[in-house]
Amino acid sequence: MGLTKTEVFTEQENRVAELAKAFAHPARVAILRLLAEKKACICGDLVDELPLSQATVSQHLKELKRIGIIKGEINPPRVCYCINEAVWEEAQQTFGLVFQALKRPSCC
Amino acid sequence: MGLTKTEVFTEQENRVAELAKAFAHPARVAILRLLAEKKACICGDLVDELPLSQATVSQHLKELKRIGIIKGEINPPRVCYCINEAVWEEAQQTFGLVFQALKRPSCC
DNA sequence: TTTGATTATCGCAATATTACGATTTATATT
DNA sequence: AATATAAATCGTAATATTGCGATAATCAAA
Repeated sequence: MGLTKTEVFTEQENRVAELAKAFAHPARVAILRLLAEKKACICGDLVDELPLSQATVSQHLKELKRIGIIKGEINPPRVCYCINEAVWEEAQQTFGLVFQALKRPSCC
Repeated sequence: MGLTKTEVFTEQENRVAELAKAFAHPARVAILRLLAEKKACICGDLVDELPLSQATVSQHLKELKRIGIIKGEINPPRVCYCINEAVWEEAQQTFGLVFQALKRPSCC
């Protein structure tokens, strides 16, 4: 079906999945790292750094913005993108909790 | 196209993306949490806990196994699944490094 | 050897994602 | 007003993902 049944899962499960999606494509990992390391900020600079077309980069940026982990400041004709620190921290904390949940040793 | 151009990204970027994929669906988040908390281990128990069909759960388990974050011990007719601690730690460390990369403050 | 229990796989359908060329939008500059 | 620049969006194509019923596979037990 290709349609995730989000309504049958908890809000937390859905949010973890959404935050994970931000990192679930190598292009988005690259974009987030460039922004986190401040090697690029203007959208055009990102396009130069990435082996993808302008349209494709813009689409990944849109998805990251939808998730909330980045924000963009319009400064026409340019747009300056950067990490949304609050959501970055939310993700960091969320994954921290997920990983902490492991009770050792595993049974098999 | 729907075809990720993995060959143009670094191995690290691709691995981060793959590990993130393990958590990029609420059902897989739920499965991983159940296994991490040891609330379930036998596949059938997971099916009972999740609002999805046996076939769908089996498919998610297969994907998690492909990524390596879980392993299964066959004990016919049952299969006992559990977290692969080494990969769990790899993921924990990988995401830790990703999140550490943020240089503050953001420029916009 | 048949039955039962458990899990994997197949086949299918529907939606989602990825990618890019072409176009549009929005603004500054001339 | 016309032009140039940068980014978003549109349209399209192809592949991926999600989900499930049905079936197959696997082994224990009767």
